[in-house]
Amino acid sequence: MSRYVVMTAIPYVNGRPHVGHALELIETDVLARYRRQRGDEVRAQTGTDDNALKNVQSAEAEGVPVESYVERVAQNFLSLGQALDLSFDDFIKTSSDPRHRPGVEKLWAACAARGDFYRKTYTGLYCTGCEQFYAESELVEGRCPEHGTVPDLVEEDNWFFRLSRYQDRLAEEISSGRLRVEPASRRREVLSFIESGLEDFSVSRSMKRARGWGIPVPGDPEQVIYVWYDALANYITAPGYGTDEARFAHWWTEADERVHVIGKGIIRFHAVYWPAMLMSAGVTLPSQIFVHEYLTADGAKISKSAGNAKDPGELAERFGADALRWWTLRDVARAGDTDYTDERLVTRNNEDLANNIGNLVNRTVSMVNRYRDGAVPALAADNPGAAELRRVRAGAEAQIAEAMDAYDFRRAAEVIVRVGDEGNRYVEAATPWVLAKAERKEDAPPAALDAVLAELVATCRELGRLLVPFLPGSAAKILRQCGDGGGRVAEPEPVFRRLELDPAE
RNA sequence: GGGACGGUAGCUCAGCCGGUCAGAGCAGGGGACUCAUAAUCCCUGGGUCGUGGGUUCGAGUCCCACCCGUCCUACCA
Repeated sequence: MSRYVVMTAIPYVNGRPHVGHALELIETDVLARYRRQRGDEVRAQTGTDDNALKNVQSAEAEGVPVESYVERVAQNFLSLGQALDLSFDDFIKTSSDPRHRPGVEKLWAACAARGDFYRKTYTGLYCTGCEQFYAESELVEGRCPEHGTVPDLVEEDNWFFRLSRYQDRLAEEISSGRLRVEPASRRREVLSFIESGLEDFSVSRSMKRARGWGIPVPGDPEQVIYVWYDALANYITAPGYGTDEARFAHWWTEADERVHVIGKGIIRFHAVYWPAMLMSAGVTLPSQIFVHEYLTADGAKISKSAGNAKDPGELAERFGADALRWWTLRDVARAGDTDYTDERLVTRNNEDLANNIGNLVNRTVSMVNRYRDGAVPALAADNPGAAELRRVRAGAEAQIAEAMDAYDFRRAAEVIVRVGDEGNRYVEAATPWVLAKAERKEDAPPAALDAVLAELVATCRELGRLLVPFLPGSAAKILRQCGDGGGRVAEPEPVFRRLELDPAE
């Protein structure tokens, strides 16, 4: 058994969540549930990044205090926990969680003690939306490539972090695999960025420009800690850095794996700045960073203005949490962005869940009820007709383990569908209804049908077990209906409903 | 400008270190069955594996160039 910690990035809460957020939450949740099922000691964490300047502006625009604005919008993210059937152990809000500020201050003090901070005047083009400086050349027609807004020309005296000191050590950590960046193409991308030369970066903003929102720099009330420095710290402040050292040791320093799940847009912060900050402060580094791609929706980049920012809460309500979970796991490619459409979700749900797995469970449970009054026969020691089914069933767990280790959720999900396929094929080949008729009309012995039914129940139970991390709600239903390993099945009831799109769409 | 990753059947995609690698699923066509959520099973694919070269006995699978897409990175007029 090992100790496993997995974390999402914390989204800044301005605006509503979209399917892209759901993707990251679901992937992380599946990793956590998977490890728990295997018996590991697991801690899964998410939260919200509240201290961005953007929140101040939005709050001002609405004429409400920042605190209450942030509390309100954060609810949209918090509520996804239930809507998507997530199993996070912790949710940290950087503005109001009492654990956060002391930890950030401690981290700051540790970097300062190392001599990694210095003051410098900086002039640059700053995009408030990104909370990031851009070089002239990075802009698209003078506008932020992410937000399409004109960045502000900013000149101020800030604290800088000596990132340049850590260039070699960072390259070593990543190329050696001690800090594993996945997929490999992302690791190469990070390494080439590091090798191109790292420059110190600014880790504070003037109190004035931050409108007083954020965490003041210890010993310098004129400056506020840069929101990225602040936000990244959540990964250690939540487990107790700066507030509960015993807990922190347990859930960070002494954990066997510390895994970040992030989107491709913030690799630099997580694979370069963050490990460097930790090295500076003398804190253990994360062990893995899994980078996912982005989702588009209806063929376009997700944005509020395009009107395609699908609300995952609404999707889950409309199609079911497990249908949405299944889509993000089964249909999202590892390389390249994937387009979300309702149609794709519905197709996946109907093909894999309703028609394949759901129907197999349904026909199995129905037959056990019809032919054996719900009593599950004993599994035959020898069943030549089920050789292939047994082979596929027995191999699934290892194949899934391999896929999960590579963060290949799609392949893992496919393995489960293959088990369902083989189960359905077995039903056709074994024709239990013919065996039942033979018992009735020809007084045939029950052993043949017993063996088939037992094989099918075993398959459905295995499907339920394999699905636990992916579709927790539905997996529980399958297991319950199949008798939970006991001697009887329940009444048949469709586990997955067939979905339809409104004709209007 | 440099680099990464994609470009494989109508659609979504598998194809590791070169030799059943020309595939799966969906869609389409035909058939079977009835236990089941009009579900399932079987049969059915005349695709220049982005383009052009090269290496090799043999290349989606390696090399070079180019085109298209996406993404990193870069203060050259």
